[in-house]
Amino acid sequence: MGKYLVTAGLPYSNGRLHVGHIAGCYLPADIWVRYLRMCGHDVRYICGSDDHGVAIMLTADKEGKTPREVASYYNQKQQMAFKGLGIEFDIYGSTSGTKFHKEMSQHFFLRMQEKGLFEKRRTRQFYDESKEMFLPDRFVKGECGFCGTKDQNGDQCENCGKILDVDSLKSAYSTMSGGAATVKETVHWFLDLSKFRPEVEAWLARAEMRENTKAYVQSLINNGLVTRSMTRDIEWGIPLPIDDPEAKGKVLYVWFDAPIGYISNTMEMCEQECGHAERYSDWWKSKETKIFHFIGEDNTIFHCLIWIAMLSAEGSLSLPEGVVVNQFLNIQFPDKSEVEKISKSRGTAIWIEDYLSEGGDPDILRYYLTSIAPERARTIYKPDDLIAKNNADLANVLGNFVNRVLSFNLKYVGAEVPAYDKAKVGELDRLFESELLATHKRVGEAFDNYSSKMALQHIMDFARACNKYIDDKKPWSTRKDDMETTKVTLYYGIRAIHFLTLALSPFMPKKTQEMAKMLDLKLEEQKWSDAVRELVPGKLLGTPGILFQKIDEI
RNA sequence: CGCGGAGUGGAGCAGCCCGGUAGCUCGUCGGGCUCAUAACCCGAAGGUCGUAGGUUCAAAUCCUACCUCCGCAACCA
Repeated sequence: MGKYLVTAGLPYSNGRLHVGHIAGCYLPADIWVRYLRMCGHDVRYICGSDDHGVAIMLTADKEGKTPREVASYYNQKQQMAFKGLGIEFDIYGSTSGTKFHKEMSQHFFLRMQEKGLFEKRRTRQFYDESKEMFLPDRFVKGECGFCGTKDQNGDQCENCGKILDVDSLKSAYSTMSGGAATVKETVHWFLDLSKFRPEVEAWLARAEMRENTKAYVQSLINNGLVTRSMTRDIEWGIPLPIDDPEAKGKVLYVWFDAPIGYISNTMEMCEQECGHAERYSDWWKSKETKIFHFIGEDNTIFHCLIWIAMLSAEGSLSLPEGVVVNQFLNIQFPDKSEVEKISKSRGTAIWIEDYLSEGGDPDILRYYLTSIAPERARTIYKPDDLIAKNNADLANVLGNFVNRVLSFNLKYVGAEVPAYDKAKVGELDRLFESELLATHKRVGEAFDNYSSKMALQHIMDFARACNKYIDDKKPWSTRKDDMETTKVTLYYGIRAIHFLTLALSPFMPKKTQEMAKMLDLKLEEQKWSDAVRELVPGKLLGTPGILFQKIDEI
């Protein structure tokens, strides 16, 4: 048994959640966490909202609220969406509300300051004259000085992945006023990332991550690590904890404090669990604990470079064991041939709260998003495809198999696991059993490779084999003159349902509860290894029913 | 020399790292079955694996060049 701390990239509390957010990191992490728990590991799943930064200030300004109110509003909305989808965190705090966050963020800064890692220097910063404020990266656009791409934000060019600054962003303008962004002098605290090259490379060599991620990070390192400012000239954020007149009115860069949210949320969780926040060290300072971050592709540089540098600098905390990076999900609508941006007006199949409020089944969305998970390449979300997969995979293959076996069994054997004669077990049954065992192994291997998509694929392949097994054994025919063989078939069929119930439970926690009920099984007590165990003949079963209705629109 | 992703039967994908008879799901057509949600099972049609070279006994897979498409102009992950 191991200890795992799993985090999902903190969602920015400035909007609602859509399918892309879910497919990118929260769902894969949730599924993985559920799997780890079934394997008997001690796991905590940490998340919370990222509340700072100017975007929220702007929203607040527009809506006549305070930034805190805006952040809190979306924090609640997002929590509801997660909950509705069965994505269960052990803590969901926020960087503005979790009481330990300010302290921990300032601790990081001070520690690095003490070590002389920051270089305080005069710098020129974009400034919006009409708004009388410095413009942090999120609200300056211009041309990427490295690759020439226009209309890039000031923090990272999405095109070439490079970090942009005042000198590498050309023809800058303010997205707040639309006017030109002038350059004004200010003072900031800079971190030279190139100092951390040895630490980052050593970490990269042993970190668990997909091959393509590793290659990408290595290329970033090879292209040269830059020096960048870790402070900003705005009011909404964590104040600099140093006694310096020039630090007045400055806050930590949002990407400096956001990942620290993983730690402060852990502290909050520990306080809730046992009243001792300092027990966070069991997770962050223990050699026993493996820390995994699940993130979207755009967060790669922050988690695999800057965060690693910060942790190395702080010195007392563990570096992540792995970072699981997923790509983006694009959206395609039924009446359009081309891929579109997520559109507000098209609603229901895109926004989580709409999907749920209109009666959408969370597990169907979980199933579909996993089956098209953008693990190594971008994939496309299509509402029509969701319907097709529900009907073909869930209703026809899985639901029908469960129903046909259990109703047959109920009719000719009764509401119990059939007691069968081992001498009647034949070649087909043995092959079927070995397929079940092989699937269990393959699924575990897929999870070990952080691919819930492959894991699900293997399970569904087995579900198809289940229908074939029943067809090959023809219990409706054998029951007329060979009830003993029929019982063997039904036993193996029910054992397969038992396997499917357990194996699918990380993916579809609610639906598998229904399946467990049909088997009269307490799902929460089941371990991953129980998925392949033999059933007890004579054990009572529940009532069979329809698991998945077909749908024709969402 | 922007970065990254991708080009495989009608659609969506796997295979490529570690060359050796091209695989899966959906769709289409034909058949079977009747336990089951008009579900299930079997069979068939359909691909010179983007193009052109190269290496090799052998290339979807390795090498070279080229072509095309997608995202990066935001409610962003």
